[in-house]
Amino acid sequence: MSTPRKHAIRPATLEAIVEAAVRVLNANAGATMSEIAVQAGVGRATLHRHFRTRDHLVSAIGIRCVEEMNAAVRAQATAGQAAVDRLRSMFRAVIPLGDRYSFLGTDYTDDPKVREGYATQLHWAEALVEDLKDQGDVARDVPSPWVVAQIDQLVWTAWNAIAEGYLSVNEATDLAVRTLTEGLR
Amino acid sequence: MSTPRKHAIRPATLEAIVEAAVRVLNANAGATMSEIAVQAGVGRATLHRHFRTRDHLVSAIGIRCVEEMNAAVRAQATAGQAAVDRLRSMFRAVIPLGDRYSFLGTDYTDDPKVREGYATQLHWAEALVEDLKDQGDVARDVPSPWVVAQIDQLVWTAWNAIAEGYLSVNEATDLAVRTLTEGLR
DNA sequence: GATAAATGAGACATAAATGTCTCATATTTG
DNA sequence: CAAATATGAGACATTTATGTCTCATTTATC
Repeated sequence: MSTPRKHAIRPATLEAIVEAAVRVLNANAGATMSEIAVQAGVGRATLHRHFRTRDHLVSAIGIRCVEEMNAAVRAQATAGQAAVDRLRSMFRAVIPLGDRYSFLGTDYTDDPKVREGYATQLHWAEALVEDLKDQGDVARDVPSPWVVAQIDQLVWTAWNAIAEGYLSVNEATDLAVRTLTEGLR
Repeated sequence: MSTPRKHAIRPATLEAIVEAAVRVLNANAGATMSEIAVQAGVGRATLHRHFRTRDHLVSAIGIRCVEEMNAAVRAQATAGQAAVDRLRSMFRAVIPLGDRYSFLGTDYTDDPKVREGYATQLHWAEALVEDLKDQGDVARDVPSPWVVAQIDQLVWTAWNAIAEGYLSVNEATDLAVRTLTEGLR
């Protein structure tokens, strides 16, 4: 759907468009096609040539982000590890993507693929939380949705800390794990 | 500025507009004047009569929200209390406002009054964090911006838990405090 | 009840973004 | 080098939201 029949696209052009779109849309969810075209260093017509409508573009970006996230998580998920270590690996993989991910929160895409990818993530997180409870890293009386939400928020907080320059990726990762399990006392 | 010279406004009308605007803008940051007018049960012309432009309306709502927040915090802030209790009071006062507050995150208002109110909140939170550290509720080695961010996020998580119906206000408040200090272990 | 004023409904002009199209130019591919 | 084709630039029509204005109707105030 995102690649019309009649026109091929040069890899460099596609790359420029997608990267610019991710950047611009994360900064401003209501950004216009012109803005994106300018940031991509590409003619506005070229945008419409490969993404019929703005919605198509937004969906494509949404799919890309969600797949990126899932790929990052999958790449880090080693089977035999303890739950806490898997949590840490996940944080480490996902936190650096925070700035690309944030856009999914605001600019909700109705695309089924995005919903599906998001559901996959949720499912994965729920399983992790269950394991964390099994191994005593999270108390049983805490509602799982609360833990999942907390993990989500920590990703954002951590990325923000890195973006503002007061923590490194490693420090932020450790602090996120610590915040979740031990708290800040 | 928000109340033009020539036209007065009926309290009921103002109330309807402001409430609808808060509701609609929180649900969708890009909502149109028409949508807000419809939700308020008011003619679109009436909106423009009292808020010259859309920006004026958004600013007015922003100011309202920030003042509401500050008022809620101030009303709960008892002087002699321990830091943790002040944290708890703050959570309890602010969490129920979560749905009105969230709009400030996305629809950034450039209005100086909003910035000022936001700065006040930040300052207040920083002072609280300092006290929490003094009393040993938060470890000294945790960067204060991290703690402040965490508190901010917890308000949102807590409100969300209430909105989804799996926690009461009291439960969410307690869990927020617990999550911050003890963690979820 | 009479006067004044706020509101509702809708017409209107304007601005901005979208989406389509054409043609000249640049780039790839053979 | 030559042919094919992707791109850039811009014109164009269309849509959508904004903001202004008028006038009839409702509401408040005396």
